[in-house]
Order: sequence, then C-alpha cells, then structure tokens
Amino acid sequence: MTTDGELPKNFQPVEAEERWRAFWEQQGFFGADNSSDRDTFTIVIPPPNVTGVLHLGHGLVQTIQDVLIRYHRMAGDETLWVPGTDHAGIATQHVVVEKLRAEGRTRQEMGREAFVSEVWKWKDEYHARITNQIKRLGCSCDWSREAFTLDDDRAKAVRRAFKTLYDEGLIYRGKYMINWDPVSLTALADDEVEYEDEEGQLWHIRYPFSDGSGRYAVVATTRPETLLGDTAVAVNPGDGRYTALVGQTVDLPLTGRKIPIIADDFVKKEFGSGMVKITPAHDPNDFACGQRHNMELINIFTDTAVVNDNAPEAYRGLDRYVAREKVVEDLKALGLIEKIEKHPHRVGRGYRSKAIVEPRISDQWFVKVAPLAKLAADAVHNGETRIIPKAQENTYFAWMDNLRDWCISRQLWWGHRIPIWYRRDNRAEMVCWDGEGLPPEVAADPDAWEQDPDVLDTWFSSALWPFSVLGWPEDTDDMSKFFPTSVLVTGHDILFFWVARMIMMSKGLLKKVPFHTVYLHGLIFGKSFYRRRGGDMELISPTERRELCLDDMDSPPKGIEFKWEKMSKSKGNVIDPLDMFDQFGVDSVRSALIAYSGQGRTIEIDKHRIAGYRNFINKLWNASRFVLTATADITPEEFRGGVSADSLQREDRWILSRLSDAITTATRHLDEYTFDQYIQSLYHFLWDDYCDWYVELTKPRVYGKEGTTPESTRAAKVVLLTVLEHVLRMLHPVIPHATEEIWQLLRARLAGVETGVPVEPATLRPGALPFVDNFEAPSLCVAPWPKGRVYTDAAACDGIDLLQEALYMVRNIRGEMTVPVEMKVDVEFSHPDGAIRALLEEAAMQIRALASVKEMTVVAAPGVLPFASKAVKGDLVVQVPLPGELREAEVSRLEKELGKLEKGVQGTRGKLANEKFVANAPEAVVVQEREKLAKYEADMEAIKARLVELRG
RNA sequence: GGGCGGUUAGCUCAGCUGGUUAGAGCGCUGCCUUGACAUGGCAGAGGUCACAGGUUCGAGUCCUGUAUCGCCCA
Repeated sequence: MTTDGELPKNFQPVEAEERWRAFWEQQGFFGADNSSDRDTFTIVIPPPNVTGVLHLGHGLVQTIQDVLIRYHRMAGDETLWVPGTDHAGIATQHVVVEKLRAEGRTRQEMGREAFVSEVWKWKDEYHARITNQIKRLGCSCDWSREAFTLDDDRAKAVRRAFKTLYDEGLIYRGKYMINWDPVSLTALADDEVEYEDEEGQLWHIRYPFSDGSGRYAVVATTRPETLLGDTAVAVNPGDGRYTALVGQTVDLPLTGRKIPIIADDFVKKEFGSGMVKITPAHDPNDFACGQRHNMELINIFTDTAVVNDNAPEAYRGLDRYVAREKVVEDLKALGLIEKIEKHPHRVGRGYRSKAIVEPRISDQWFVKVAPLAKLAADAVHNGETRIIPKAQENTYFAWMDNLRDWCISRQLWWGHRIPIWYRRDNRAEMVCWDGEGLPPEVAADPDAWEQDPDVLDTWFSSALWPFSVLGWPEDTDDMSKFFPTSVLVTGHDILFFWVARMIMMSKGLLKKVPFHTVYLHGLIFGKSFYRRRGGDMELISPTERRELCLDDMDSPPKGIEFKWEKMSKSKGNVIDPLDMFDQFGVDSVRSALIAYSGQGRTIEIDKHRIAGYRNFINKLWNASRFVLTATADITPEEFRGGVSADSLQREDRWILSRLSDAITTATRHLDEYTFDQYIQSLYHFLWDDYCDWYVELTKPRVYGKEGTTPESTRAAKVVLLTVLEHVLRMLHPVIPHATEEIWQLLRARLAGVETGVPVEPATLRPGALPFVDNFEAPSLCVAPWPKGRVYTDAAACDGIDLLQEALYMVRNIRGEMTVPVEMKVDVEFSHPDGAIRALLEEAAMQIRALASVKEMTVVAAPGVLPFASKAVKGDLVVQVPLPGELREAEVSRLEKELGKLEKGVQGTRGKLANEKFVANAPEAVVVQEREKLAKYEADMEAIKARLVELRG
C-alpha cells in the first residue's frame, strides 16, 4: 500500500479492488451468525443461470442487493446474503446438446448418465466463471452458504415439496394440451412461450359437402397442414347462415375422411366465413371444443414436428412446414383453395430454443394453481409482502386471477427427476417418495417398478429457493433465524416466472411469505445504430460500428440514428460489464447502475454516465488526498480528543449541519428504496458542499494564514477529517472499494491502532465535536452507519448562505466581465446592517481567496466610485472597480440581469393582482409572494438606477 | 382487442401529498494548468414540461380526451 506522502494523483481501481476483496474474504466479514440476537436482514440472490456469463443486468441486480446488504450490515443488523446459481434445465441442456453436436455426438447415443455427467462438467466451468464475476463486482455474499438449485439439499426440498403437494391433491398427472418445443423435445409452461406478431397467411380452403351437391364449406386457417388432423367443422350456434348445416358432414380433402359440422359457442361469426376447422390435437381452442363434443384426437406429428403415420402416406416424414407447402399445392391442384390472404398472426416460440411451439396432447404433471394463487394474491393484498414499485402489484394481481394450471414436467435429463415410481404392469399404480434412495415398495421389488423419466421445470426448484437455501425441509437454525427473508430484488420480467411462484410455494408449504418486500428493477437497454435507407432502417453491424467508433462519439454522424433496444449480441448493443470494470473501475459501474435504478421499466445506459461516476470517485480520491496531506500533523490523540464547541468557526458549524442533513437524507432514501436519490444526495454533498465550499473556505485556516489561531486551524483539520470519514461510510454501500481504500488510510493515521487504545466516543464529552470516531472497526464494511440529525446550527447556515451569495455576486461580475483569474480586483461591499458587515469582515480572508480579491472594503452605504461593476441583492451591494473601457460590457450585463428579474416579477405581480389569489390562497403563500415581489422590485430599481447612471 | 407504463434542456434522467425565476449529470460556450483534482475550477447559454380541453386563486404535478413510443395479456 502506498503511504499518503506519495498517493497517486488518480485512484487506481483495479489494483485496489483486488486487494480489498481479498481482505474482506480473509477476514470473513460477510458470514452471518444464526445464533446472534440482533435483528436480521436477509436477501437470497436470484440465482444466475450457469449457462452464461455476467451481463449488465446481473450487475444491476447484484449491486442493488449489495447496497442494501452493506447498508444493513453497517446499521448493525445480522445480515445475510445467500449466493447461488440455477441449473436452468432447458437452457443448459440446450447448450450442452449443441456442444455435443459440434463434436459429432448426441445425447441419445451417450445415454442419460453419461450425458448428465457431461452437463455437470459444463456447469462446474460456468459456475466458477459466474461466481468469480459476482465476486469481482464486490458483492458481500456469505459464500459459506452458497447453494445450487440442483444440489443434494435442494433436491431434498424439491422432493418434499412435490410429495406434500401431491398428497394434498395439488399436483396431478393428466393428458392435456401443452406447448411442445420440437427442438428441446420437451413440454413448456405457458409462460415459457414468447409470442410475437409475424406476417403470415390465411388460407381459405373448400371442404366439399358429402351430399354430392358440389357446394363447399369454406374454412380459413393459418395452418393448412393441420387439416390432416381435422375432426370437425364448427359454426357458431347463433349464426343463422349455417344453422341448417349442423349435423351434416363434409369430405375432408386429401384424407378420404368424412367429418361432421358441429355448433359451438367459441366460433366467431366474423372470422373468415364463420366456419372453422377443428383440429383437437393441435390447437388449444380446438382441443377444448373437442372435449366438449367428445371428439377423437388425431395427433399427426412426431415429437420433432414431422408428420406421422396418422396422416395419409403422401405426407408422412415431412417436416410440418414442408407438409404445409405440399398440402397447399395438392389442394390447389384439386381446386380447393378459395383464396390466400396476408394475415399477421402471433407465433409462439420456446423462450430458450426459439423454436416455434407445437401445441400437443401429452401426459404431463401439473400443479393445480388456483388455491395457491389465492394465497399468494392475498399475501400481497393484505400487505404481508409489498411490491416496489407499487404499480407492479396490479400486473401481479391480473396474472394471479387468470392462471391456468402449471405444467411442471419436462422431457429433459438435466433437472430434478420426478419422485414418482410406476408399477410396470399397472402404470396407474404409483408411489411418490420424498426420502433418500428408493421408496420401500420399490426397493422390495425393483424390477416391478420404474421411475418417471422426466424432470421438473427449473422454476419448480427456483420457487422453493428462499427456504431451500436456508435448509428447509429440515428445521435448521438458519430457517428459524433468517426466514422469512427481508427483500427479494429482481427484474420485473420474472414477476410471474419466479416471484409469484415463490410466494405460492412458500404460502402453500410453509404458510409464510418468503419475503416481506419485492423490489423490481427495470431491464437494461443498449444503443443500437441504424442507417436510414429509403424508408427502411438498416442495422449497422457490430463490425462497422467498431470501425466507425460510434460508441466513442457524443452524437452519431449524419444519416445514422440510434435506438434503445434490449441488449443482444446480434445488435452489437451489449455493454460488457467486464470491459466497463477495466475501463472505469467496478465502483463507477456500480454507481452508475444505482443512479439509473430509479427509472421505470427500461434503463437506457450510456457509458458517459459511468465515466461521470469515475470522475466523482476521482473527486473523492483527490479531496481525500488533500485532506490527508493537509492534516498530516493531527495525531490520533488530537483527533479523538475532538474539538470544543467554541473553537468551531461558522463554516465548521455549517458543514456539520449539512452533514447531519446528508445523513438523514441518505438514510431515508436507502430505507425507501430510492437508490438513485441516495447516491445523488451524497454526490452533491461531497462535491458541492464539501469540496467546492467547505474545503475552499477552510484553506486559509489550514494553511495558517495571518489572523488564524492554531486552535482554529486544528478545528478545521479535525472537521475536515470528520466529515470526510462520514461521507466515506455513507458512500461505502455503493462505492465499496475506493471508500475502503481511503478509510483505511485514515484509520492507519488516526485510529491509534499501534497502542490498541479503544476509541472513546467524543460525544460523551460536553462541548466536544459531536460526531463519533469509528476507527475501532477493522474495516469500513463493518463500521457503524452514521446517525442522523445530531447537529444543527441555523445561524451558521444563514451566515454561509450570505457568504455564498456575496461570493457569487463577485464571481458573476468577474465571469460576465471576463476578468481573468490572475487579475485581482478590489471589492466594496455595502450593507446597512452592522452584524452583516461584521460577518463579511470576518470572512475577508476567504472572500479574497475565493474570488481573487485584492483589497476588500465593507461600508454601510455604497460609495461613489469612478467606474465599477455593481451588483445588488436586497440590501447587499457589491461594487467592483474596473477599467472604464468595460462600461459597455457592464451595461449589457446589467440588462441581462434586469431581464431575469423582469421574468420573476411578472409572474409574481400577476398573482398578487388577482383578487381571488389574495382571497383564497393561504396567508403564508400570499405573504411570501409579496416579499418576493418587493425584493425583485427593489433589485430592479437599483439596477435601473445604475443603468441610468452609466448611460448618462 | 384488453390492461399497464412513459412522453420535462442536444442526450440520459430527477421533480414527494398542486404554491420561489422547473433541477441534475453528460454535452455545449467563455475564462483559467491558482500549491487535492484538467477525470479539474469559475461563470454562462439552453426548456411554451407531447397536444387539446377541464378542475382550481394557482397545474410539470389532479381529471378527461388525442397523439406517440414501449411492455404485458388475448
């Protein structure tokens, strides 16, 4: 570590991050104690998939959690953050299958066991990558409690949950229509299908009536190939056009089958001709209709969506889209296509494989969700769990009211095996077993039984996550100490997939909510660039984007536009967090993410904003560098001794008051989950109040300029250190590495660690500086969170307000009149109030330093000067004598000033002229307006008078 | 088609229960390498708060409608 004599000019993030990460881990600061008697604060991580690598969305969700966790740890809670990863059944199986395919292997020829062990290898590699990335972010998880959704303890929980629900009749098996993914070869739940509007066609097909009349029933369909599985034509019973036809039959083309015309309410009269084909085995609505009419189910596809033997020979073995073309061709040849129209329609795709889903009848396991959904909806209604932002609660309720049963079986090998054994000679006889190994019946006669080959939906195990990671179903100390957990942080896109199901399972199995608060953040979007070509927008490829250096430009060149879109590799709009870490440091990325977190559903992140926080951290670093150097002579004893109240100067009392406010504000924002405002409030406190004002105001004292006493110098130094130390503590949750780095430098200097003397709170001594010195803690991450509202000095604040105003008036003149800094000016302040004159006199040294002033005079009434730039604010008048040639510049400056005042006066005068305003508005508001007007008018008069003087 | 959310400075966003001349960061203009910081300092320009009505003494803020973008659901 560098000593503060040779601190680098800029903060070096990468090296510091590594060092402090190792230190925190070594010291075990992040382990939680389930035997402590402190209040708990618990978060269970949304487990990232082991399929991929960290993206900025992970960065956001982990940072929000870490901010909460670090804050509560500092605030003294027994704090636990459980990390872990998700086995992601379909996604992971998918990538491993692809990898095998590239190697010329298939899972079928390998066999289940070999394949699964192959997936475990993949999992181990990616798991290591993901966890390292989470650690790189600085996350303060308790890694001793890390869990994986497919490990042994979680398997126990899954079996117990399954058996419990099975015994209660909430899990059942049945033959129903499900969404079949013909690439992943598995069933999907309803919410695992993504629908998108695509340009399709509507084929109007003639079905000849069987009566030989030569007439046709015309049906419209978006999927002509399914004709091969049709079992009826349906009309609406109220459709007068067709009432007479019901009961007759038509000849189903290409198949030689006759099918009936039936009446059913679900048919829309307006769709096509009002007659629709019914394919009960390949469409959910038709399936329901088929059930009502007791129809046969003709499944015409294999599991890879190839036409099977239930169809006429000519079509067998064709892929569904090839079959479509042939069916249409054959129908055309027969003259049975009436017309073909363009028709946009919704196509469902598997959310992992992106394959078009085929509705299909099959035997699957389901969770009966209605009773669980009611429990889950009630939990939010009655406030046991609250959702932030509140608007999302409506979305949640809408979903809970419309849930269909949840298909939980997946025809995969990677996942929790369904804990059901069937008797081979009678599959209706089954055993559900939640213990280890085989159920006793099966163990007694293994050959007579076989286990269900399928695995459970990943979300089934994820739904148990908040309690399975704490040891449920065992009665563990972690469960009794840390459950229910405090907050769940996740993206609003998995409110249903995951959040709702956790609440359902937790309420259903444990009769408790899994967490008291759900905080939903937005999704991160990136900038994609397009070139306008005619009416079309053409995506600029990632390669060209790099060549043109579009990302480094502030605005795109002519002809190129950008759009914010969901990040995707193909669009080239992905911001790689690891790149950002290398470029700007982890703390900057964390800060930017937190600053963005207040936004709604989409977060449009720009790397300039990350750079902005890099600058902020650099500001913090340099302020600290200055303070450390300037206060090098302060001993631990002096610092711990504090400062007596009477040696505090006005600016000290002001900054301590401001610090008090900052503590209250920052704490409130963290408690209210307004993270953007938390960091913003500290940003301004540090940069504006502390750096721009306090540090500058105290410089004359710190440097011991004439007129300062040693006691005043010492007070300034102690306050500089005290405020800085508090800011470090408050920023630590979001900027953990840089703050620890600086805080440890302070601690090494001030804690008196070499003597091992415990630090005594300075607050205990009357009249002493009322802020506690906290260097007892070995690390900032376990230092106490500052307590708010301990110090207020209104008079000091008024004084600094006036001083700032006075300085602003002089600086404004300097700036507007373009007076170079090196040219020192003389200033005359005038004010009728002697107390204010005294205040200005006292601040003379500071005013000279901060406004480049040579001679400063303070008088009761403005003097007559040869030529001076003049500013007026109420009773305070500032005159800056300047060379006569600036007369014109002064006139235009004053005119500009006058214009500003005019704008203010107009509004105010208008209000006061309105009788109704005066009559109806609260007295305080009216008085305020009157005072305002009086001030404006007075200032205007003064400026006008001055203008007359100058012109005359 | 139903539901929800957004529309505030060139860009990205704050703005709580209606009441100072509507704010911030980045970008922009001018001056400045002054002994923490040019990843900086000081000063400055820039907004009819999407549009149209309404409620009110008073609307960025509340209500209705329109436009537009986006998300979810059918």
